[in-house]
Order: sequence, then C-alpha cells, then structure tokens
Amino acid sequence: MTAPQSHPLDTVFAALADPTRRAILTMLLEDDMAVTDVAEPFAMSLAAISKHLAVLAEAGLITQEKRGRVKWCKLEPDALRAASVWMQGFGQFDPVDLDAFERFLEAELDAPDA
Amino acid sequence: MTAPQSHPLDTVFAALADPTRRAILTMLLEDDMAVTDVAEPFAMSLAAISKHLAVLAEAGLITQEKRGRVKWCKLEPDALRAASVWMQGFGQFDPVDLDAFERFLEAELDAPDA
DNA sequence: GGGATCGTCAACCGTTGGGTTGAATATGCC
DNA sequence: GGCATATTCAACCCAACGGTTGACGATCCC
Repeated sequence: MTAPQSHPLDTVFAALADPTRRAILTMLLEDDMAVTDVAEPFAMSLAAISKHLAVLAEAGLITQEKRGRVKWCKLEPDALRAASVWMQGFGQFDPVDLDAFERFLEAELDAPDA
Repeated sequence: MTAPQSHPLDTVFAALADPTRRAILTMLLEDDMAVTDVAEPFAMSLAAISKHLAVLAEAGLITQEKRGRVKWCKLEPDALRAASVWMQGFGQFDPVDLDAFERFLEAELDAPDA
C-alpha cells in the first residue's frame, strides 16, 4: 500500500555514500571517460566498476552514452542540486568554500583504493 | 595497511540515504526531542528508531544528551557542512533556494511512514 | 519498595550491497 | 571470417542493513 517507491534523495545519497563512487565522480569532473579507463586506477574488477557506474547512472549523477564499442561516462552535476538544496536548508552555512573542496578532492584521490 | 577506516563522508551520506533518518532530522529542525517523541509518528518499533538515532549520532548529525531518564536528541547541522562543500564543488549551483527546501520538507513530512 | 516509563541490548530474520569469477555479447580491425 | 577489445550478465559469497521481539537496566514517583 502506498508503494514505498524510494525517494530520489535516497538513491542520490546512497550513491554518494560509497568512496569508490565519489572518487569516480571526482575523476569525471575533469573529463568524460570510458568505463575501462574509469576502472583503471581501482584495485577491483571491471565488473565491479561497471556496477558502480550503473548505480551512479540510476541516481542521475552520470549519464552513459555508447559510441562504438566504448561507453562514455559523463558527470551530471545537476543531479546534486536537489540534495544540495536539502542539506543547505539545515545549515545556512557559507555558500561555497572551494578551498575546502580542493582539500577533499586531494584526500579522496590520495586514498582511492577501497 | 593504511587501515581502510571509512571516510567521514561515507557515514554522513549513508545516514542521509534513509528516508526515516532524513525525516527525523527534519523533525529535529524544529526542536530538540526525546527518543520516544521522535518515534511517535513512525510506524515502527522504538528499538528501530533508537538504532536510526544511533546512526545519525555516529555520523555526527545529531548529539544525544541524557537528562534524567529522558535522552534528548539535538540536531548538529555543522556535520552537514563538509558534505555540502563536497557537493557544491561539483555543481556551482545557486547557493540556497529556501523555497525548494520548503517543498522538500513538506514532501518528506507528508509521507513519513516508511 | 514497587510500579510505570524511557531507552537500549541481544538475538534473530530477510534483503540489499559490494565484491568475485567466468561466460556471453557487441563492436572494431585486418 | 576471425581475433582482440569493451562491457555486461549471471551466479555466487559474505557482510551490513533495517526491521522485529523480548528481556533488561535506569530513573521517576508514590
């Protein structure tokens, strides 16, 4: 009854809860990438990365377009807007601190393994 | 080596991924609450809510203080700052849209069950 | 002391999540 | 056609999650 149907925020936050997936998003921030190239720096199978990408796509955080035999992954930052709005409603903190962001990126990229 | 030790963002995002927990945070936005009162609107056991609160506390999103036999739960919005910064780094979207936030709150409160 | 209230603990259960491996399906190239 | 590359599928494993119930430790109040 009243089908539970997961809220969009559920899938977005759940997708962001995994460090591998956050690292992937960070990588895609620089450029679109093929699945194989996304997988390269990680110490896990290609199939595992493929699943992670599916989760990110399901959440709308990336889109995937197949050109030839290569599937290109593209960041979709707009999907974060709803979640960002939700969170900011709690904090009313200072808008954007890009220095802090840089630090996070470095920390995550330094320990990307899993 | 380099003990995997989950990143703080892991726990924060994981905590936010559950609609019950987001609803709890929303309730706490209005006022501090006792565990029993937090549990009241939900169609699940007190023990379940107690666990949810533990998850939120673990993530630093709330603090709990026991006064007498009542344990008071208090929102800690600062814990969202790191996550917010991380997300905003992707979007560069408009800072705070409180209208949108209001809409989210209503949507979540209208279907708080589970 | 004794009863009610507040909250957690412990054990259990079914589902989901992240990972593996091996086979299968495209597609590109010669 | 035939082989290599790119990606997914399918089956499986184990750990974690979200929930339940019942017993338990505190605390308040009479």
